[in-house]
Amino acid sequence: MRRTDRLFDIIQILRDGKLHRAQDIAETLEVSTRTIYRDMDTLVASGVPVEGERGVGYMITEAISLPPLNLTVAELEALNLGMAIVAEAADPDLKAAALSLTDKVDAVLPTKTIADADQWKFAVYPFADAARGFAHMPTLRAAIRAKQKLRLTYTSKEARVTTRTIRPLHMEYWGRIWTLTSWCELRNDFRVFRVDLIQTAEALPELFVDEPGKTLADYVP
Amino acid sequence: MRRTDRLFDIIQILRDGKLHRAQDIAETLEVSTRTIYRDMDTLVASGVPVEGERGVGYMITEAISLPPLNLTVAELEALNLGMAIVAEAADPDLKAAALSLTDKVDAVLPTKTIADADQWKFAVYPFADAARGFAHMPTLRAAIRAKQKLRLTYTSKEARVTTRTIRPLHMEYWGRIWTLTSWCELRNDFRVFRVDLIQTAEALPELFVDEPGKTLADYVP
DNA sequence: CATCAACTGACAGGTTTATGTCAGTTGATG
DNA sequence: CATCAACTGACATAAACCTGTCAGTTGATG
Repeated sequence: MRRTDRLFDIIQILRDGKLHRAQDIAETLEVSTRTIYRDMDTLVASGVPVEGERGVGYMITEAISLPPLNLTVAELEALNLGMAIVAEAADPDLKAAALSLTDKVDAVLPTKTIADADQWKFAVYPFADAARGFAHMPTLRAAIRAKQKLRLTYTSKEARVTTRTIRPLHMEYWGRIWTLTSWCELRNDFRVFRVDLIQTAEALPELFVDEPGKTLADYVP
Repeated sequence: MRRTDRLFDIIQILRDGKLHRAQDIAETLEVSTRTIYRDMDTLVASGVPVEGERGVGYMITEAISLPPLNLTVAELEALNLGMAIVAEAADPDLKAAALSLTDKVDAVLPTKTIADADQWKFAVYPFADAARGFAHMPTLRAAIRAKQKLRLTYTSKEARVTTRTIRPLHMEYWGRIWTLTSWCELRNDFRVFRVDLIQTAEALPELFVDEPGKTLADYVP
């Protein structure tokens, strides 16, 4: 499992869109450069849009994101998720069909609920293993919408278990790994949690309002 | 890779809906019963609807399949695939949304092309690894629709490479593993190919017609 | 209560996979 | 042509995983 974690970490490092040398990444993650080169192979083979240039470094080349759609929020989520998966994982024909289908449904349903659909961004990378930790997702999604605080029990990669209260802000999908961006009241800072590492998630009666410095807009990865 | 193959084989064995003892499966696949029990754990953890009863045996408990939809064939395929994945892999809310979305889209688009959509059946089991062998799918799908013969180069699990001409009939999705059911002119019998093990697939100018005994309806797994 | 077959835990051996080291090559750039 | 950093192949070692064996337990059924 450690290797998968590291692949995930590499993507997090590359997310800033800047250049990164294999050596720097290697030092950060405490592995050899050879291992990073091997990992890059794996990422590329998994469809992660990363490119290396000799003498320069590595950089993410594109960040896929689908526009919001005119559906109920739940349907929109299902459609976004399903089409994002199809558009990434399947063959070119299906990819085109998935995109045209989103357009078509978008045009056909004349609702005005473009809504808070930008809680969802997709950057679908089809690696990593099966459906873990999906159990908490209804709770998490509901809490984001209701601006409800959450009490999380979380196991970090180093197997440390912590309990904390957070303000959930945003979820992202990284190819079968979901992350929950939030303001953590324990650390008094922004924290990104991997949904599959969340042990328990309990919605608290306590609501929160956006405070300057604690909104999603203030978050800089 | 051998373990994944065996898991896939177990599903194939259980597909007939009958009872199977761990011991029988173990003998068929030439492993110990202990290994079968471990495999069953893995399958259950992966979402395969199999149940064991003490003193009785193992049996598949349900076979998920989504109804055809009123869209263009390509869109229908994309929607089917996407919603099947969402309905299986994601949480209950999203599952319900995926189903209601298929209904809604079905109602909204008044086309008459229910068509040959029953080429698709879904039994989505989210195990196995990433997107391999999707490259041939446009060719395969097009050939099924056009009733066009295919020339396949295929590597069996035993690493034997064969080249053969087939009549493609039907595709199924087993959680990131696609299978192609076809009439094989080399063996003169029905054969099920794993799409990820297909090396090359070349559509031949030769068309075929349904002959008694060689149609999908005649195929008994 | 005997039987059947699913199920569990522990351990040992074997195989596969992951990693580091080293000694290169390649392609772009100044 | 020197430099930079991506890249490759080979090999040894270490870690992880898979499997079989064994000695049980459990739950349903006749």
